[in-house]
Amino acid sequence: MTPEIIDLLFPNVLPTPEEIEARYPARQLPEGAVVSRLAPSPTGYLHIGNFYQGFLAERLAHQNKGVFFLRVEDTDQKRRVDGAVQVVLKALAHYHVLPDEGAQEDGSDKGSYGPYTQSLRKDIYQAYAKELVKKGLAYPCFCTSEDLDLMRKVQEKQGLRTGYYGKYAKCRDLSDEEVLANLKAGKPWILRFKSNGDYDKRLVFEDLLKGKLSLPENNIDHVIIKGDGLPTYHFAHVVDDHLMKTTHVVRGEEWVPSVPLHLQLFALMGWTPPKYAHHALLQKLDNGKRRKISKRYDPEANIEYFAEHGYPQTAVLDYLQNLMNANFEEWRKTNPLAPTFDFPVNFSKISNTAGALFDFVKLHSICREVIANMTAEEVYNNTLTWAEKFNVPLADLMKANPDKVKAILNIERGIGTKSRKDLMKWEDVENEVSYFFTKPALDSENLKPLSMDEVRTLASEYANMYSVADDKDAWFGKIKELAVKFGFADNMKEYKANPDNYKGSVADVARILRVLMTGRTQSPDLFAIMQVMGVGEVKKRLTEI
RNA sequence: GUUCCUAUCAUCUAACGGUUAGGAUACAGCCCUCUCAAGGCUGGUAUACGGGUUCAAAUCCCGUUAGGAACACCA
Repeated sequence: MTPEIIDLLFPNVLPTPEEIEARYPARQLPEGAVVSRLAPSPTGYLHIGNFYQGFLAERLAHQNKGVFFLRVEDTDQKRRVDGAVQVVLKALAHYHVLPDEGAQEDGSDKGSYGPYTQSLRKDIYQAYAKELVKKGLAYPCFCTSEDLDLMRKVQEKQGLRTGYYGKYAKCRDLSDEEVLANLKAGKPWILRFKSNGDYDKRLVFEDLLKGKLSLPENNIDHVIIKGDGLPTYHFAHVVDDHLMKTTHVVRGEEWVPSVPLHLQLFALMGWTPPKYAHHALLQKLDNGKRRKISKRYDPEANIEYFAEHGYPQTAVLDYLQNLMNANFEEWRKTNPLAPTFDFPVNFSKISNTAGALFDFVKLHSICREVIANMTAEEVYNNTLTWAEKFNVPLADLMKANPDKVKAILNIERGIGTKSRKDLMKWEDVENEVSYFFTKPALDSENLKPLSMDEVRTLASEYANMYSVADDKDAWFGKIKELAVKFGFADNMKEYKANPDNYKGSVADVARILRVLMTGRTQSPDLFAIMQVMGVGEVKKRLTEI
């Protein structure tokens, strides 16, 4: 290409590659340090798959004396959404998956390998693109999208591979005169690189997760600079990860087919490529078929879903670790209370499968376990933090009655396996707590076999007997006494032996009392509930029916 | 259509040629018990199919089938 053409192509003053390289010196890190990144597109929310990938990348960096950074891939200006970076940062902060470098909430950068937002790096990509043109390794393409559609149709009709290659790469061999004429005529153009790949040859490379992979070489002249002057993903990836000194690119396996292109671009630029780790995709079962978790159909595709519903952070992280690492569960068993971050992530233990189904049932089971391992105080604090954002009435109630709520949360709370496991998420706390504060409505169906009048008599009788000073045995003794008085058997065996002699058993009496106290037929330990409720409230509920 | 990846209980997976194919979740039953939850005990369910190689195959090879992914001036 003549200097005239190059000036028309790149009219702006650009730094030289040498100048750019000088701004990105080698990182001073220990031997074996891992530099990895999360590179989301700012489209308004963080997909759980992106988070999953970022979490893995973060763990590898931080467990290997390295650096984890956040790069905003906003080269598609059409999809860009304001405030999206804040959304990503908020989600990462919520789980303590914290970048050492990268874009910040206020739009500034942290770290010296920036800018970390691709739209701000336009000159850098342009500078390298210009260099490629100078070397004859890239060329402007004037094909319109109609031209390309037509080309694709022709190829499909003939059963050929689609793409801009071989004789279909029409602009590849334009003469300087033709290029000049097109530019002077003001024809829009994009930049393609000249592929030297041979589709009939194999490219073999080692993926850290998938092992040895063999794919055809790339022979398509892919676009590297788009019509708006910004780079495509492929070119930006190569330039940025070279300059930012990324050692490990962790990403979803949907990128595997692009690896030949990426390695080719690294070679073209004369750079050492990073190591690649392509992980399996999170999937969802839909009418018996598996598919990617999608924003459109699955609310949980948005990582924010879990914060909104009050899933404990540890449970979400544990679940994702469990999906990624075959040996995580075993580790968790021996380290039940350790932070998830203490788990040593190991490439060789990361499952290489077709992709795991996202399983709420399993997540919920982990949630129960996590909350069961907390003290009432911790449950209280976590719930309050959640409620202040997502359930203000509950937060107000908690703040007005902190000791009582903690006492409620402490009912049947032991350590680990001894605890109740009703709670899966902070959202559930309201249901556990509400009936202590509002007198429940009664359903006569739940009070049978007694009539409302009989219930009143029984309740007022019990109100006279009840004493907070009773221990559990004394408490239950009184209920037995009451049962006998009203024609119920005082033990289950006796009742089962002679059901016709009784109205029911002591269990029925306990049920009726439970319903009077809580409005429900199922609840935690009734003795403890009454203790927490207090004599005044207990008697009130027994007498005001 | 082309290319790539994957194939073990319902789900997540373990078993780097030799195991009664293991665990977790889920499910069922029993025990415990004032209900439920929890806990304890017990149980059922899997190597997609067909060929090889080998004394020996879930494991290695080939084929079939199935699922997933990629084939943009989106990432």
